[in-house]
Order: sequence, then structure tokens, then C-alpha cells
Amino acid sequence: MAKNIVARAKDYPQWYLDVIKAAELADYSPVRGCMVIRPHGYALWEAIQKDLDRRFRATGHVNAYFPLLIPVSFLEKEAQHVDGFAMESAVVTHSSLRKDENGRLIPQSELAEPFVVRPTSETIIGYMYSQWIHSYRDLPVLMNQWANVMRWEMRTRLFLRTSEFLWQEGHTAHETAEEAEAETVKMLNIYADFAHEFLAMPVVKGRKTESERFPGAVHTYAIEALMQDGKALQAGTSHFLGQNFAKAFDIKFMDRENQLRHCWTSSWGVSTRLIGGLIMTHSDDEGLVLPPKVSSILAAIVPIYRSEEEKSKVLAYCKRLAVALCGEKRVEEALEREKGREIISIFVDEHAMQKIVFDLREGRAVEKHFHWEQRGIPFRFEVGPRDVDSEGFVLKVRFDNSKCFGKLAEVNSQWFADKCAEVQEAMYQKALQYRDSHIIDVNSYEELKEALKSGGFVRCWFKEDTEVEAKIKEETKAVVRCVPFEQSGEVGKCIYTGRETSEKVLFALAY
RNA sequence: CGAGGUGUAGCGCAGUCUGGUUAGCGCGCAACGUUCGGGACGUUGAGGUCGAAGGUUCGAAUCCUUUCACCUCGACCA
Repeated sequence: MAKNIVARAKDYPQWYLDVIKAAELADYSPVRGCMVIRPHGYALWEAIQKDLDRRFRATGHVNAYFPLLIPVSFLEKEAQHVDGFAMESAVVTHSSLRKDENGRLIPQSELAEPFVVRPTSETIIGYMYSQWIHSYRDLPVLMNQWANVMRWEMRTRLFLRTSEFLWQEGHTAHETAEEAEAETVKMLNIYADFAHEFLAMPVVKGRKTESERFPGAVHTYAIEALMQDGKALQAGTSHFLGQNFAKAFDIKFMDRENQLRHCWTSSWGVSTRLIGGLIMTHSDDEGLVLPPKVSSILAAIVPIYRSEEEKSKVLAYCKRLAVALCGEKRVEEALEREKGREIISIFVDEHAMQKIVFDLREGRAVEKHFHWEQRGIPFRFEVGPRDVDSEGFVLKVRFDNSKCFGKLAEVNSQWFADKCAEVQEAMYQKALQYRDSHIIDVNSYEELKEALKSGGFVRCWFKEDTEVEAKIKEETKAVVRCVPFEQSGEVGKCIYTGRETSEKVLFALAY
């Protein structure tokens, strides 16, 4: 049992914070609601960035960067957009500081027009697109930016909801509604594939109801994941913006019939919130659990010895194991490069920048086991004198805490790659099984209320209606997470109003 | 923004009601020794403007005033 992490069954929110702290993913900052992402946490974001960016490029998108500050007047241009973001805006009103009589620094020059620290960039990007787009020949515009944004949230939680967070936001402009719509769906599919293949996190693809829609969007699609405590997490969104922003920012082009028309735009994003989702999908009472594809450290080699004799014998053998895993060249390079360091990093694959570590620190092996375990490192090779004698090792697999005995002779890079792939798939299957067994079908409002008590997605016939949703939210705290794309094609009666509908929705309590 | 609570070492806390030696404990940290295959132990040591400002007093972590920050619940949360 981990002594610095409370059990999930006892206090799930506290467990979540304990895991983050124990794995050194993030820390609170002196600035309210803003977190510091520590190296081990940032490595997760970098891994996410790398994989997603590859998928964006493969579908013809390019990266650009737009300013942090947005004129307040821009926000006013799209009516729903203002309403959605006004309350959570951080506003820059002054430039320069001067000292007052007490030596305190106070803002000096008031700006002619205040700026908003971007909560999202539709407005400023819309403005720039209006400058750049003139003809159908300029379309489509398929851009993405990796950036930080700020939303002055009332209450924050590490990774899940912080005042400042990192994300990517794609912004595209198209000739036709159909094309923009197709783009919106395409990007949602990319998110879903990414969640599945990379994060080993199953998600439901669907459409948001009107009350959950992005301010200014015609409709919003989302991927919804289910956390271990039965609460849902919106893991990514893709918005069809229609011509709303094009009209607000005058993004017009001369079409093929020589007519001046407004573009059709989309926007889509995922954020550091994914890391919160990753934690709550896979981790256990011992701490963080990372899928091999996400982890920058794939394995730790932990030597076990007592005497000096044993030490030299075991370390020499560990080196042979490292060579079997990574190749002689990389091991020699690492030992040379990191000479004198207590933890040696050996790259398994320069391209992915994934590595194994050789833990040479002084101290008890037990402490090291906990160290790597709490950080979610997928594999741990434990090597002691007995293993040296038998030309073997003990392999601990983080995700299921299984332990097996291996032989040095059978280890090579392909063997290890297979192990990684095996665990990656097993983690997805485990999460998928959990998710699927927590989708409950109900046929009445009473059943819905009852089912919500045990958590999970509750699926039922529902005729979309903002007022009804508000009532249900008030009475149960649950909302429609999404209207799944996958529908039976049958028709049923709405569990609240009894009206006929062709759609089943997923209700859940949410983060 | 409403209600309640908490600020004392890196972290967790005692001490505050009833003012009085040099402000304590546990964890963690450092050194040394014994240990070492699932969170060991001993010895020694470092570490504090008691959230901030002002006041009462011979004397304030403790009493008074003001203020700031954080936490919990509510409201809010594309």
C-alpha cells in the first residue's frame, strides 16, 4: 500500500491530487488557480503534442501562432461568444508600473482599449482570416496553434480545470457548409482515434445538446470519456461554427460564381485536461499508471545488492540487460554522457525520445521500486544476485502489478517493443471493459435518477429540450453528455416528456 | 459573490481559550553507522521575520483592530 496516496474507494478527489503529487506531475503556483507543470508532467504533454501534431499534419493542417491578447471589442462581435466568455475573462487594462509613496508597484497608464487574455482564439483568428481570405482559391484554410489560454474559473483542479491551461486550437475556413461540417467530424474522429490508440482511453463520439454547445457554434461535437469514479469527462471538442464568426469578422471570399460570400468555419481543441483524464482512466491506489506510448520512460532497471562484490556483479549484469534492450551503442553513449549521474537515461528510440533508466542511486531497492511505481513507469526490471546467477530477471508490469521471471537470452529490442504493445492494448481493453460495463440503459426518469446514483453513463431515449435538461440538471446534477453518433435507427419515447424521438443520449455527472 | 473554516520549518500538525524561560512534535532533508528481493533503524545536524500591518502590555504565536491568502460547501464552470 502506498503510504502517501489515499485509496480511491476512500476519497477519490484526494486520491487524484495525491497521485499527481506523488508522481511529481504538477504543483500549485503562487498564482491563484494556475498550476506549475513539472518535468514528469510536461513530458506527458509533449508526448501528446507530438502524436497529435503528427495526425494534424497528416490531414493537411499547418501550425501558426496568434497573439495572447485580444482587444475587448473583438469579443463583442459575436453575441453568444461574449455571453459565454465575459464572466471568465482576465482583462489587461494598464501598461507600465510605477512606485507609490510606500514603494509598492502600481499600474500606471490605462490602455485606450483593454485586452482580454485569450480564453480561446476564434475572434482574433477570425479577424486575421478576414485579411487573408479573398477568393475560393484561398480556401480551405487549415490552421492549428499550440498555445496557452486563460479562463478565470471560480474553482480549479489540477489539469482538469485551471485558470491557465495549455491546448491546441484548430481553426479552419471553408467554401461550403458541407466541407466545414466534414472537417469538424474528421477532427473529432482524429481525437477519438488518438484517445484510443495513444492514451488507451475509450471515448464516446457524439453531439452536444444546445445547452452544452460552444458559445457561437452552430453545433458542437465532443468525445466523452468515463472516469473510474463514474463521472464523465469531456476530453475534446470540435465545433461547426457555421457562418457565425465569418459574419462577425467579415471573412468573405469571391466564390466560383463570382459572388461575394461568407466562409464556413470550424474550430477544435484538446487541452492539458487530457492528462487529468489519463490519470483517472488508468491509475490505481499505488499511484500513476502510464500507457507505454505516453510514458517518456518505458522501464527502470533497479539493481539489488548488499556487498560491494554483489554490487559490481549486479551492475555489470544490468548493463548487459540494458544492451539487450537498447543496443550496445546507445548504452555506451549514455554511460559516457551521463557519467557520475545517479540515474542514467538510455534512449530506446531517438525518434520518439523514449528511454529506459538505470537507477544507480544509493539506497534501498525497495525505495526505488516505489519511486518508479508511483511515477507510472510501465516496466521495472529488478535484478539481484540470484538473477545474475540464473541469467534471468524479475519483470514487474505496472498496469496490472504482475510479476514474471524472464531470461536475459530472450531479451532484445523487438521483445521489448512487443511487451510495450501488449500492455498498451491490455490497458485499452481494461478501460474499455470498465466503460462498457458502466453504460446503463434505462426507460424512465425514475430509473435514470436511480441509475445515476451508481455513476457511469446512463443511456435513454431523450427528446432534446433545453428547459427539460435544465430541470433534470437541477434535480439530479446530471447533464446530457452527448447524443452519440451511433444510434440504432429505432424510435422511442423520451423518458421525461414521452415525446417521440429517434435519439438515445448519455446522461452522466461530469467533471 | 453567499456561508463556514484555516494560516506556526519543505509537508502535516500541537501550542492560542487562561499573555510569561531559548516556540515544540511527526514526516521529509543532510552526515555517519548498521541494514538492503516491497516503504528498516540508531546517532548527530540543518531548517522559523508564528500570513501581513497597526494597537494594548514590562512582556504577544496567544488579547484587540484592519487586511491578505488559501481550503470546504453553495452559486459558476464553452
